[in-house]
Amino acid sequence: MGSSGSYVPTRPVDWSEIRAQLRASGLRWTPQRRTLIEVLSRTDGHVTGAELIERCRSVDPTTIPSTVYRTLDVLEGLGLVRHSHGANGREEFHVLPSGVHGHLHCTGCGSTWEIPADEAAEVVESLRASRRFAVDVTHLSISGQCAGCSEKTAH
Amino acid sequence: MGSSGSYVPTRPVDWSEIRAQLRASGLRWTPQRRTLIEVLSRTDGHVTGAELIERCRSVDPTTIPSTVYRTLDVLEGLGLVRHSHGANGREEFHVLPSGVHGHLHCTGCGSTWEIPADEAAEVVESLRASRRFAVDVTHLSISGQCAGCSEKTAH
DNA sequence: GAAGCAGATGCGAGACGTTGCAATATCAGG
DNA sequence: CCTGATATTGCAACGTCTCGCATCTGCTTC
Repeated sequence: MGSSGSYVPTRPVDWSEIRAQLRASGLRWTPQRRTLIEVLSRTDGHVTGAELIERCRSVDPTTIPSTVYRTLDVLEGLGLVRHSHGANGREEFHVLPSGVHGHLHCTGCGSTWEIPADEAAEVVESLRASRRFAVDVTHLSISGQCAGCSEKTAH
Repeated sequence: MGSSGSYVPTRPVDWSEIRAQLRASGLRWTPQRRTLIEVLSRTDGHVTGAELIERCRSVDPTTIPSTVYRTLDVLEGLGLVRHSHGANGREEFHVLPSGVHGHLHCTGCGSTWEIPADEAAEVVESLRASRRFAVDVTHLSISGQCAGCSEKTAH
């Protein structure tokens, strides 16, 4: 697994821009943050905190969990990642959200799908109308059964 | 805040019936389960696992966490309780659901509201139509800002 | 390039949950 | 009422995540 040395960043991330974003908020560019951002840049979809820590450790074995979680918080403040809680309550991070979206978790097969903002619009509108409640779609996490699983259950 | 509002002093719970339900599944009636059920019968609204443990301990100081969680699982299987995950990912249990409902969490003030099934119907229908996804309303937990908090934020 | 300020890190402790395993107690049967 | 089968418990270790605090270091200034 751990072939250290060369890997191909699949996503073009402008390091210096992130660094600039940090500075603009009076925040600092540290080796630990660089490590996490490098890991994130190679990550797609959803990752748990534990996975992120493990990946960081394979880049820098001295990685400390609390630092990762704190950096993740900072990065979330900059909009680089987003987190929500899976069906089991564990944190799930989502990298560089290309669009605002929520998640759907199937309790049957464990799969996860993204719900784009426009599809969630009905939900948002519904609650805004009835409760004047502003739904945070990025944290939206709905559990249930997907088409395949609910068919099996029905029988 | 306090939206978890209503506290029902006593709810008519038929102990012997629960015992019978357990036995019908080959499960056993133990002092520990009796303690937890007694606590639950005095509880209304949402409770965290930790709170439940604390309350059990005030009835029986020898209460062990893992036993409580395991019993809660069993009870959930019987439909006596239901759990979901709050905005922070912590478990929240609700007792003898008088009606199927989900939850709304305000990230601003921390309040929680219940969303009755009929109000959640739109959401459920929307996802059933677009994805053939069967939403589990009892696990539905939506975060965002309540009317009061979003007004403050708007400024 | 040295100094100082404030943000970050490292580390330990702690809260919440989960799991494996050996010992125990509930319940059915004789 | 005694006995056996097995559901449960107690315990301890572990995993995920948060927090406080002393120390350190990135960044700005002079």
